[in-house]
Amino acid sequence: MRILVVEDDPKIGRFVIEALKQAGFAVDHADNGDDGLHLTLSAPYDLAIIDIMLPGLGGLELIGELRSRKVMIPVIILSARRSVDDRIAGLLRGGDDYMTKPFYLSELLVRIHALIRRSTNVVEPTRLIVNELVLDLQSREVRRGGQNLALQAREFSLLELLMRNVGRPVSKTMILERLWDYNFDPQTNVVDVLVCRLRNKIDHEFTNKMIHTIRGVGYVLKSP
Amino acid sequence: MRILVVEDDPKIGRFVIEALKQAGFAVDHADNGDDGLHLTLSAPYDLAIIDIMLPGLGGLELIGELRSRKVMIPVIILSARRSVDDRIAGLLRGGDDYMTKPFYLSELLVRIHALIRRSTNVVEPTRLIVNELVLDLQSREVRRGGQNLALQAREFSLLELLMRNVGRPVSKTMILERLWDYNFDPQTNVVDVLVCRLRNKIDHEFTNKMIHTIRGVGYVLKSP
DNA sequence: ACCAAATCGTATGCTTTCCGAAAGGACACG
DNA sequence: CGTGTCCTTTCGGAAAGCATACGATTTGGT
Repeated sequence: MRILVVEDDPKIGRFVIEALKQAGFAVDHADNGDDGLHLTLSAPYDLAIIDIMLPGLGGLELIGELRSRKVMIPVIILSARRSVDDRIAGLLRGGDDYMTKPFYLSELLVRIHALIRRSTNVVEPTRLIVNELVLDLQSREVRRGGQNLALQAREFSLLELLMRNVGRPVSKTMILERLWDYNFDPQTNVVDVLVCRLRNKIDHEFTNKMIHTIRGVGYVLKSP
Repeated sequence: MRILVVEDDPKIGRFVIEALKQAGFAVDHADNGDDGLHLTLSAPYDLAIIDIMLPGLGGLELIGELRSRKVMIPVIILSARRSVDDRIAGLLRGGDDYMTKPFYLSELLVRIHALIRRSTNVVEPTRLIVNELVLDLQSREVRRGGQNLALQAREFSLLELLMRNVGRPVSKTMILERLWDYNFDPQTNVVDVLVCRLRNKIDHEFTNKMIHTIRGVGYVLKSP
C-alpha cells in the first residue's frame, strides 16, 4: 500500500511518515502542493494525506487539480480548523475523509484502513493464508506448518505482496515499486538478493517449494 | 459526551478545555464552585473535572453538595497537592478519580475515558494479567511472579499500553503519542530509554523475556 | 526553607542487525 | 555452446537499538 503525504510542517510530517512506515505502508512525501501534484500524477498511490495549508499550490487547489484530471485516489484532508469548510465539503467525494489537527495516530490509521477498504471494496483480512503458510499482519508473525519464521521488514513485505497475488506472477518492477521508494533506481540486483533471502527462510528446509521463478517475468507464489 | 470543567485558573482552564474540545467532547466551564453547582444541577453531564481550590464554594464542598443531592456523575479532582487528603478520599466514590497538578494531558484523557467507560457500565478490568505479570490499575501495583516491582509513572503507563496490546506490536510513534503530548519532538531517544528502564525491572532478572523488539516497528509484549 | 533523594529527558558511545553492492557461479534458453 | 538471466555468498557502511552517564527539575523530609 503506497501513501503520499503532502505536509509542509516538518515536525508533523516526520511524525506521520514515521508512523505510517511503522504500520507497514510505503510512504512518499512532498512538502508543497506542486511537488505533491507531480508525484500523484507520476506514481500510483493508494491514498493521499494532504494538509490544507501549504506553501504555493494549496491543499484545496491540489485536490481540485487532481479531481479535474480524473485522478480518483482517496484523500484524507488535514486541517487545523475544527469546522468543515464548505469548500472542503464540496471537493470531498464519497471515498474521502477529513481530520483536524491535532489527532490521534490510532484514529488516522483507522480511517486509512476504512478508506482503503471502501475504495477497493475488499475486506482487509488480518491474516493471509496460503496452504500451510500463514502471515499475520497484526502481530507480524509468519508461520509455515507450525514453525515460526523470523522475517525482517523487507522480507515480510515481499511475502505479503506474493501472498496477496497467489498464483499470479509478480514482476520484479512491481516488487521494486511496492517495496522501495518510488524514485529508487538500483543499478543492482537487490530484488534477486531479497528473494533469495526470503527463500532461505520460507522454502529452504521444505521439500515443497512455494516461490517459483518465471524467467524474464518475475516470481509466483504457488501452493504445493 | 458532555464534560463540565470547574477551574478558576484561566490558563489551566483554557488549556484543558481546548484539549477536551479537540478530543471531541462537549465542554462547559465554570470558574467558581457556585456556578459549577448550578450547571451540574441544570444540565446532564457525563463527567465533571473539578479543581479543589476555588473561590467561594470550594471543590470539596461542591462535591459534597452534589453527593448529598444524589447527583452521581463521576468526578475527576484536580489538586495542587501531592498527597491525597483524607477529606478527599472520603468523598470519592468508586467512579471517581484524582489528579495532581501539573499533569500530562494524555494522562487526563486516559482517565476520562476510563471513568466514562466505568460509569457507563462497560466492564473495565481493574487489573491486567498477562501470564505471570499482573498490573493493578487501581492500586497501581505491578507484580511478576509474586515479586513486587516498583515502576515509575511513565514506566507504568508504558507497561499498561503494552499489556493492553499483548501480541500486537506497539510502534514507537504510538508510544510517543500515548505517553507524551501530541507531536512531542521525537528527536531524542526517550522511548528507547524508557523501554530500557522498563526492561530492567520487568525482564532483567528473568530468563523468559516478555518485551521483544521488532526492528523498524516497535515493541511487543509476548507471554512466554 | 533547605538539602538529599528520586525522577526523567538528553547526550553519547557501543553493539547488533540490516541491507545494498559487487562478484562469480549456475542454470535456462535459444 | 554461448549469452543472458538468475542464484548465492560475502563484505562493509549505515542505521537502529541498547546501555550508561549526566544534569535539570521535582519531591519529600526535616
